[in-house]
Amino acid sequence: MRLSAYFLPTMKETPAEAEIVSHRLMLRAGMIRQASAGIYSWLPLGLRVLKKIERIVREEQDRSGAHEVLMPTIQSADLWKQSGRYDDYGKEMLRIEDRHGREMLYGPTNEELITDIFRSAVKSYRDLPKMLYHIQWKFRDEVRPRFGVMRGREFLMKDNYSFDLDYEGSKRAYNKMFVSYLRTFARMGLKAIPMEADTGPIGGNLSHEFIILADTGESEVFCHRDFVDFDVLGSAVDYEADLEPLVQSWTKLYARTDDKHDQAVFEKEVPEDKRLNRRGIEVGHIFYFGTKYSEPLGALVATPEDEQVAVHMGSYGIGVSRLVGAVIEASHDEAGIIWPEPVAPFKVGLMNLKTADAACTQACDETYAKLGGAGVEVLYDDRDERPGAKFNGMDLIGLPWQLIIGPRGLDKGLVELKERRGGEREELSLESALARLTA
RNA sequence: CGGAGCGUAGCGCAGCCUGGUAGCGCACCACACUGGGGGUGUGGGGGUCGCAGGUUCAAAUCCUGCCGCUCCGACCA
Repeated sequence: MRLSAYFLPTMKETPAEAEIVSHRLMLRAGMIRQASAGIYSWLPLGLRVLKKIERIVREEQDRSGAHEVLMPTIQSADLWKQSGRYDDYGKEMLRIEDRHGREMLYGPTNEELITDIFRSAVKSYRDLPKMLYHIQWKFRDEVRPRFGVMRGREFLMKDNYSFDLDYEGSKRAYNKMFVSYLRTFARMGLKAIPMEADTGPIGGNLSHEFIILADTGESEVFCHRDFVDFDVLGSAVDYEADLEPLVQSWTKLYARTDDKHDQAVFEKEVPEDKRLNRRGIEVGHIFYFGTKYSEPLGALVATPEDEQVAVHMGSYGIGVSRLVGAVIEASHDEAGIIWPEPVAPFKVGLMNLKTADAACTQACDETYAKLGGAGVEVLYDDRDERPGAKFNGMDLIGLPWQLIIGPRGLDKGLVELKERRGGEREELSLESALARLTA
């Protein structure tokens, strides 16, 4: 992408509304614009990141055996009345009346709707298990939206729902999601720690939150220090195998959010030098809730004995738009964002130090074409600007690599390559730089 | 929803206390200089001072109401 043609409204100064670092950087890097409290427009650079995160989430969901659907943002109140949540949900649910006076709502979650879809189609245990997910905008009219996209009112969420004949089946689904989540977050360069969590208004009794440790996190968390060194990407996962041992290995050490925390147990199970008490960002939450919705909504299937039983369900959420903020909270420095490569909006920032120099510009243009031809995503600062006025937002927008080409270096056959993380510049030949970036 | 604060040009702010008809920096436009990382100089453009009432000869400034936004707390992907 040529910067001269792109829409990248960066800011030197931070808008007064932004308090935490990810919010400030997202605004300054031209990723988002606030539309109203807790509601954001995504600008090109931010949207690229959002899409990359979404794609990783989708790939890992598919890999685990889930099937993608897409349910609407607007739902009818009827199903919610059946489940009993129309009254329970309170003011957080945005209620709308259509022109015929029918009660509608902007979906804060989709248990009811997916259960309705399921019950209308599945009648037998033979069709189980099933996992259905979608990635859709949700609306929760938070009392107090804050922290930019980390706690918006409108947010993009992946929510998956599992359907099984019994608890054992549900536990297998739960384990799949558990493992899938570890891999999903790891692919984004995040260390997410699964912690025992409260089930909240969704209900149920088996629940983990996936927490990114960060000082600006919203909740207090307690866990065993060894979690910090756990590595998940090491081996591929066979989702058809028994995942229980793997899940056990991730749940045997103490890790709980503050509502589940028990100081006495913490001190008993974790040696003092291994106790970690930090703040964390919740990026995922998985629940088993049995027949909480299938019973009131009549999602019944026939067993092998031809009995009608309510299916056991679980739901599994990932805050996709929140993750954009979470990645930044976990990865930045004074100068700006440091994108992990898998979610970076571009891999390389290419900078022409002297656009007035024909040879330099030609070298830059050719480099841009070569990188593009090799499938490398490049943001190319090709603008004809004065020397000191050169866009210096490359550190701010945090692309993994910066390739800097100027006439002085070209005379010696050298260009500069800078890795954003670490920030050291290296002089090398253009060929070596290209080889490095296309490797 | 309890507590605190803020709305003045695209962004950051001053002016308000003590009313006299709006200013600074960045950004933007033009020209010149300049070319190894958020230039320099000169000249410009842009604002119903959140909205509505009120007080006054006169309101960004004082009073009342409303709207919007932020922060701290309780709630949540």
